[in-house]
Amino acid sequence: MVDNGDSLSLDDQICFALYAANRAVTARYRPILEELGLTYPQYLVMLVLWQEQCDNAADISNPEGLRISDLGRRLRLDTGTLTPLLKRLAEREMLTRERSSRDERVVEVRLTKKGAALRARAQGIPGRLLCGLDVQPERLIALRTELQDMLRILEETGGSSG
Amino acid sequence: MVDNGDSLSLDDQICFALYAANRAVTARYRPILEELGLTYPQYLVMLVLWQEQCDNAADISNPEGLRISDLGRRLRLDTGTLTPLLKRLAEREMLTRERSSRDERVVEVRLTKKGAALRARAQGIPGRLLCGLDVQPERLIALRTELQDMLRILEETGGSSG
DNA sequence: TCAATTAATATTGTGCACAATATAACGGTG
DNA sequence: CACCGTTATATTGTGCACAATATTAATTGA
Repeated sequence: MVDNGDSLSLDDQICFALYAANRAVTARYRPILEELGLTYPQYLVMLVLWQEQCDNAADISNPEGLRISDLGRRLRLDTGTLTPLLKRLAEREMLTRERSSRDERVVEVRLTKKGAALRARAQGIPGRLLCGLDVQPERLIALRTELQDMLRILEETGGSSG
Repeated sequence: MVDNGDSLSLDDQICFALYAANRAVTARYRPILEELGLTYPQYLVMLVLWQEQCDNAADISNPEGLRISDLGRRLRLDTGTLTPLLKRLAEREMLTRERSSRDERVVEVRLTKKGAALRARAQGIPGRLLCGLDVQPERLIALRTELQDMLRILEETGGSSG
C-alpha cells in the first residue's frame, strides 16, 4: 500500500480523511453546542471574542471592539460568511455590531453581557469532547501541530505558481 | 503551553485546526477541479464511482450500479446532500440515475462514458496538489493515518452515552 | 476640490451539510 | 388481500462557505 500521490482511491486521499474527520468532529460538537444555542462556526466566533476580552482585561472601558475583518483573518472566513452569521448572533443578543465613529466603513463587534456570560457555560466543552474520545492527549496535540503546520504551509505557498 | 483540554483559546483547539486545514486544502483543490467542472464533493463522488468501476472491471455488463445509500455510507453523506449533488452531475451527463427494476425504492448511479473518461484527466490531480506542498510524503501518510484513526474512533463511540 | 483609487462591509447566487419530515416501495403477518 | 413496520430516496428549511459584485467611506492626487 505505497502512496505515490497518484492514487485516485478514496481511502488513499488525505483530503478525504480531513474532510470526513472534520465533519465527524463537528457532528460530535453539535449536540453540546446546541445546549448553548450555538452552531459550530458561531462557537468559533465566540471563542475569538472571549479570547479578545481576556486580552483586553487590563482596559476598563474596552472602547475598541473587534473588526469583522480581524475576525475574518483569524477564522479564515470572508464577509459573505461572517456578516449573516454575526447578524444572527446579534439577534440573539450575544454581541453587538456597531459602525466605528472614527471610520464609518468599519463594523466593530463586541460581546454583550449575555455573550460574555456564555463563556462560563462553554468552559467545559473541550474537556467533555476529549473525554468521550479514547485517544492519548499527546497524540491529539501532535495531530493539532501537524494540521497547523499544514495550514501554515498551504497559506504561505499561496496562489498561482506551482 | 500545556493543553489540558480545558482551554478556550482558538489556537489550542484541534477542532479549529481541522476546520481551517480542511478548508485550506479544499481551496487548494478548487482551481484544479474547476478545470474538470467539478466541485470538491462532486470530485469525491466521482472518486467512488471510478473506484467502483475498477473493482467491477471483470464484469462486462456491469448491471449493478452504485446505490445512493452506498455512496452515502462511503462518503458519510446523507440524501439531503447527495440527491441534489447527483442530479447536478446527471444534468452534466457525468452519470445516470435510474430506479432499480428489482427494487423500485433504489436509485442506481452509473458513470456515463463522459464521466468515466474524466478519470484520465483527474489522474494527475493528487500529484499536482502534493507537488506544490513542501512536506515529506511520509508525514502526509502519517497525518492521514491519524485522521483515519480519529474518524474510526469517533464513529465507533457513536451516539448518546458518554 | 473633485475624480480616481483603495478599503471595509454587504449582497446575491450557487452548492454543500444536515435535521426533520414526506413519499413510496418492499416484506412479512393475519 | 389489507395492515404494518422498515427501507430508500426525496423534499424542505436553516446555516454555512465562497465567488462575484455592489455599496459606502476613506484616501490620494492632479
